Amino acid sequence: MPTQTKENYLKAIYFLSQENIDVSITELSKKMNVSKPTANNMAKKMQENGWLFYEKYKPVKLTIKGKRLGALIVRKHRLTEMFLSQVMSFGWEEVHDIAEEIEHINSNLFFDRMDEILGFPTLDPHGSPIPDKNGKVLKVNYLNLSTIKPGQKVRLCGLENSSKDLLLFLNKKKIKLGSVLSILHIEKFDNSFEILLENNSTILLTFDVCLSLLVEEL
Amino acid sequence: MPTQTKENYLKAIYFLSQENIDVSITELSKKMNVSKPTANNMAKKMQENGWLFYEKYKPVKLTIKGKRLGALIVRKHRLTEMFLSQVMSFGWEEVHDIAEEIEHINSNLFFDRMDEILGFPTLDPHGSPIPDKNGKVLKVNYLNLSTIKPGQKVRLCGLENSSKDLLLFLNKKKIKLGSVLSILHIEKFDNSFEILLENNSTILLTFDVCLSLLVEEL
DNA sequence: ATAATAAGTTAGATTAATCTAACAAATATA
DNA sequence: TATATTTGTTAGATTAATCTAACTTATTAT
Repeated sequence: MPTQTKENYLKAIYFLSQENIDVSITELSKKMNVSKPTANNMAKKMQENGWLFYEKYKPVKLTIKGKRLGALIVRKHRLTEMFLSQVMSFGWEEVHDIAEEIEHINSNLFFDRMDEILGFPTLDPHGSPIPDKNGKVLKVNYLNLSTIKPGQKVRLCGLENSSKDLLLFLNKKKIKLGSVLSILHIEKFDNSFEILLENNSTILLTFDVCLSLLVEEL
Repeated sequence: MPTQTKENYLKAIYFLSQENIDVSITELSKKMNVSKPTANNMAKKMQENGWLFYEKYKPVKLTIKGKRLGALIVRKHRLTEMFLSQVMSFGWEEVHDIAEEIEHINSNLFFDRMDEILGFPTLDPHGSPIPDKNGKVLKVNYLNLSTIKPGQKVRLCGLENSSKDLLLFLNKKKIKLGSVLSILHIEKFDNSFEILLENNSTILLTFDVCLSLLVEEL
């Protein structure tokens, strides 16, 4: 059983190595907000635990066991977010911080019951996939809004990053998962997108925002 | 903000000093399953935190601040038990262990929402009072079943101890909070109680079990 | 290719929470 | 009351997680 701290390192490495890319000690230390020696020591310890491969001066990499553990923590996190959102009526911008704590609760009973109450969901409130009980993750194949051509209609299916600022911005614009967006025009000068919403209002999204929105074409 | 460990010490002292009695270091070390030096050190640290009074060779005692903190942890624990029971359909024998972990979650939002969803309950699934947001506890004035005379009808309102074994025993006998019990007879020899239940079945409760049941007379 | 910069490591210290061994104080008992 | 027992304390060590300072190895850029 990993300590809470090590669970957070596992999760960090899991995200940083999103699909098999190795992770440098510096990257890890930045992600965890610790000094490089701390990240280094921890990497050695986690190797002893059998959760990652570590060699001096080389990037680290999760073992199968480590990857599975990481995925199971993400599972608990996202199930919790879903529960907070669906059962406890929290907004999608509120769920992350609370889930960040609850993900460390050690009770299969508890998370299994959540899962059951939610009807075994596969996506969290931000459209990210919930790993299954074995740590397997459904591959979702969304497009980045920034790559879509004018004239195209799309549905918002996920977010590239779920920062609170982005979520609050989307709330303000009344955009949520499932919203249909029609691209009217892309401004040459700054790459901003002019978008028609379902309520027939027109809004402007900066390229940066578009980079954060994952969609499917309609 | 107390660490999780210190929260557990606060809770332990809070329970041990149930209504103003001082607590010895030995008692504390036993309750916390730690050595006496550990309990001793911790007591000193907690004094520095302003949570308890500590003097060499004297029993310890919670300060106002410490008592309030302890009560607020109990509040989170019991709210959680109620939520697990009412919203997540856990049995009263399952809720304690999970609540023991969730009580350390640091989010007023989370517990306030629980409270709201539950309709601001004042009792937990075992009939114990839930301290309010200021740490004030409703005094409940139940009688111990062991003190009730034959011929009396009573309603089960609380438990003196909520051990899993007791709760499972009561489940088996189909006794729950609110159950009406009629005392038919008390056996002189072993002080066991012959009890008539609402479903007209008659059961025998040992004196030990009766000591654990809190009732009101009807 | 060498110097400058970045990345990674070692060494040594700190804090929180724990332990055991040894000793001191308080309490109980003969 | 004197002694035995229990209770509490000190001292010193350990483990996990962190730090800074100093150093080494790798990488990048001129």
